[in-house]
Amino acid sequence: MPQIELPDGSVRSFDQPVTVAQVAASIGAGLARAALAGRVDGRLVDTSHLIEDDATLAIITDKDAEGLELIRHSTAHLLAYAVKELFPEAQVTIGPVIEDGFYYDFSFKRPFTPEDLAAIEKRMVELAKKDIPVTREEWDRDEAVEFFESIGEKYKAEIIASIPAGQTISLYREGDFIDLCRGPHVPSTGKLRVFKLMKVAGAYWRGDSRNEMLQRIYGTAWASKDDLAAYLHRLEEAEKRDHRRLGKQLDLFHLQDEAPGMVFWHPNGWVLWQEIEQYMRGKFREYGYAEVKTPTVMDKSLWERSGHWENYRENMFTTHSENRDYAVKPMNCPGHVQIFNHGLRSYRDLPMRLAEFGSCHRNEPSGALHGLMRVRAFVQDDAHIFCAESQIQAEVSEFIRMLQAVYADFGFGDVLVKLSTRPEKRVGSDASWDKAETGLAAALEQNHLAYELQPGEGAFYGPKIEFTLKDSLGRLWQVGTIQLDFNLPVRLGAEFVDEDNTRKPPVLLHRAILGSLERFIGILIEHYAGNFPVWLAPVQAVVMSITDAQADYAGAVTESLKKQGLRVVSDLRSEKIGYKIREHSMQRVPYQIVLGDRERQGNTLAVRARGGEDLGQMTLDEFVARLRSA
RNA sequence: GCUGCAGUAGCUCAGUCGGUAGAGCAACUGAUUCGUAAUCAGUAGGUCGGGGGUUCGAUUCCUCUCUGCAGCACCA
Repeated sequence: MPQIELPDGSVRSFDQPVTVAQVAASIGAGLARAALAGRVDGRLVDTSHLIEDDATLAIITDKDAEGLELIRHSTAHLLAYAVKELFPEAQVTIGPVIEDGFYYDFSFKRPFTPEDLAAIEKRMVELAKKDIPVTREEWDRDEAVEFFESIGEKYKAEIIASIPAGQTISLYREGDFIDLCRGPHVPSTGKLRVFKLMKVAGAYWRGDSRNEMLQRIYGTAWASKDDLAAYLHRLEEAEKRDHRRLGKQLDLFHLQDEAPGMVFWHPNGWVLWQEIEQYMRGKFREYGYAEVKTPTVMDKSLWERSGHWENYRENMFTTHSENRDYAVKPMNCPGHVQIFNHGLRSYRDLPMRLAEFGSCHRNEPSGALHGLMRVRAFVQDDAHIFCAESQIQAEVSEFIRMLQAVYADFGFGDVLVKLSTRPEKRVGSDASWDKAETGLAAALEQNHLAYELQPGEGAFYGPKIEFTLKDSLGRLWQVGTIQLDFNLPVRLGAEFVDEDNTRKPPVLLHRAILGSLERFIGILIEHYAGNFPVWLAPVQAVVMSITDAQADYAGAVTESLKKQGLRVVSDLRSEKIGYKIREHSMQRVPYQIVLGDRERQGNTLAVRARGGEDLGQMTLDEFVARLRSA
């Protein structure tokens, strides 16, 4: 006789065990139709789940976040169902929910074409219309392995075989299609109404590049047509702020075939760069760093001692001259250690913070290159802190504060923080890794930062904290990082004289806030959609004449503004003012100054702000003051 | 690096079932002097990513290669 408590606190009692669907029906026909699943005592279950004892129950519909996730998961199964109907030889593997949708990986003898995709989607619509029941079955693991092997689904059999023996597993059946799944699922295919297949791409079986490549079909699914339309619209808008597109439109930079992954910065883009670099230089001074510069090309022997030759060689560009082998630096650390090593250091010199806008080259795999986000030649806002073990926590904490101040200045609110620990391929003893990992975690906790743990993702020389930002399409890019390193100082013979007159290796902290200027500017372009704040805008104001009669006045105004250090251009062309405004608006110039006879006679400026706001007339001094305070 | 797709004028793109290409914008010239998101007319501009092959003939077909795009793998 279960007593069932609903989210509003009301309790319903039944004289015999009931299913979630029956409870929903007892509340109302509308809810019965809308029910996708239930949450019984906090656990998500199918609507067919039988409740035998007292329980709390929430009916999940497409209004709930879990409901949408359920729809996506079930749509992934529907996709596999449709593929098996159209291409019986295709083998199914896995089909999880991802942000905004789902995918399903198939093994098939030939690649799916866009026409296939259309046909599959059409079949999915048909199968959904038939409103086929989706039912749960529980199987013995070994029987399930045998079953999937017997129908030729070797990937599925392999997945199930990796589940511990003796465990019962659940399968879901819809029509002729049966798939391993933890569930829950929507009760029938008719609940799946709004979905769209997006693209096909390759993906390695079990995410391992040594395995064969499967074909992944990506799709999206939503609770309503409006939501789907909004999602597609969001994608279109995101494309418009793609830094590669804006880089072209705003004439910031370009890349070309002869230098894959290396950037040609144009005058406008280089202004951005210079402003950001100067800003960071100011921060370095503020936080007690000394700026240095180290060579780009150094002898192979140094890289052998640092461990890079062994661990990082495939990503290094090398060169040769007069019987010597050299490598182009992929990192700045060995160079900074050379500066530390130059002279005998005392504990009194610690912490020593050496910063460099370090130009690095890494031979990244061709498929990884992506606009400014992943390049082969880049400049890091790099610094290395040499300190005593007792100073680690304070240094890491202070770094985190500096990083947060910088991100706040650029308007980045939510930053993803990850702690990556020891990888398989590494140098150094387990004891020093233990120390390094606990040190970083402690500093994060001291700053009350929530973080995600990434076991095995650390650098070969030490664990790290990563700070990640999103691009316009939601792709994640690591920008800031701080990495603890007990190994490199020892390898390169760095040491200091401690209070007790013994020589000890310092602890090395590798840290960057922007990561690479290239990547950071890429993210910044998308973040601002090209509407840079005035201090960063390549052109801060444009002075426009309405007719030739104001040419002299416009020239004088432009000169005066330039003399005051502002980035101003003039536009004296014999075009209509609307034409000029349109052009400079598209270039996202923050301020447009219109000069006609009225302004010339009154010795004023008519100022129009980005976005079209008319700021009216003001004097040149008033304008300069406004621009400076922006 | 892997799978798939793509590469045509400065940009965005059309086109050629194999007979050496076209639009809009931009550029240039001229006219226009016009007050808040496109004035009009004209001119010029391309060995159709690169190499090789098939063919009387290739931008189009085949092949190799480079680069880019999406995803995967990688990302110290």
